[in-house]
Amino acid sequence: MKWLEMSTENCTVQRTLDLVGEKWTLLLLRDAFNGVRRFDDFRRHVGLSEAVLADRLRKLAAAGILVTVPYQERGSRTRHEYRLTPKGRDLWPVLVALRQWGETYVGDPEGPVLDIRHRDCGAPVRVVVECPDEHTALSPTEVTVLPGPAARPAG
Amino acid sequence: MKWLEMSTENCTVQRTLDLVGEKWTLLLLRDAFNGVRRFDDFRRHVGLSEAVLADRLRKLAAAGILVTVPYQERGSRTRHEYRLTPKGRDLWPVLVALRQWGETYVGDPEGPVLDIRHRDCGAPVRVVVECPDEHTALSPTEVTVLPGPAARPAG
DNA sequence: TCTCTGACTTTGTTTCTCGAAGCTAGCTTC
DNA sequence: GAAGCTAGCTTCGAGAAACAAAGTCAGAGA
Repeated sequence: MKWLEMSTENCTVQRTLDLVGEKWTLLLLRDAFNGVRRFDDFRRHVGLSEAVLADRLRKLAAAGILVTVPYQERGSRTRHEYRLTPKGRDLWPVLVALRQWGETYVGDPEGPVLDIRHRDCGAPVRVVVECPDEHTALSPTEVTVLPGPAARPAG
Repeated sequence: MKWLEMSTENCTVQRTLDLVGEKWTLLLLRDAFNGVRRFDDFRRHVGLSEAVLADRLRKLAAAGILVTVPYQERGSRTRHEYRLTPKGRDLWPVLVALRQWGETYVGDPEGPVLDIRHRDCGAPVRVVVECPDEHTALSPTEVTVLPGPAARPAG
């Protein structure tokens, strides 16, 4: 079965983009990874409308990517903030991959906006596709791509 | 300078999403990585409208992610197909990262739709964020994130 | 009581996407 | 040489999504 004959209904790229592929969603996650948690901080820093922000946060919480956690500041009533769940944190490689491509092709000539380094050794981190046995970075030409057990013909 | 005080104007995640973050674009690239090259094959397999497909292919070509290459089939006039450039191929980790998250959280219980393995050893490939010195997979808690040389205060 | 604030919700307008229909250039068939 | 076929778009009208701005709401402080 060739790719063009396969159904994309259960494609995991597609299903992932159904959850995080809408406009603004990945930018909200970028901010969440940088410690942003509150409605108004997201709104001001990411720069989207409040209606869309409320919708995206609701969807991300419904998907289990964010959780709402109550908090109370002195002199304010109880509110809730949005935090990444482990499921949400697992999207980190997606964001680092987007950032890495951007640094290469559309980056500021002065260098990166955020400097991400390994805490232990101080070297800048990178995203690679690797073989778990040999730990070498692979390119698309070094892999075989075949239909897997869930491959189904297009309807 | 804290993240919330930094401008996102030259954020490379944002700039990358400006090029590939529209609806359908990453799905078109998924198909391109699987060998799809022609207008009608994209349309039928990805399942988007022709007007949007024409728009997305134009934008991807303008961004240098795809190139149009003329070809001629027996009994047809010259047409052109869309192929990934090296710049486009460098988006591979983004797609593999999306796929990997999807396999973990929204995958088909039967297994992957596409089985991607290292050609040399046959092991399934994975995406990791790593330190280039030590080649160990890192989590968000194992890195430091600081403003880089291009960090600018929000306007 | 009266105002302030964070977190939304509502409203009216603009932009995007959809499906369907139309267009175009070269090739084949009659 | 007229007529039909096909891949690759473009155009069009309708519905969906996003925008900015205004409105709501609940508790805190003055």
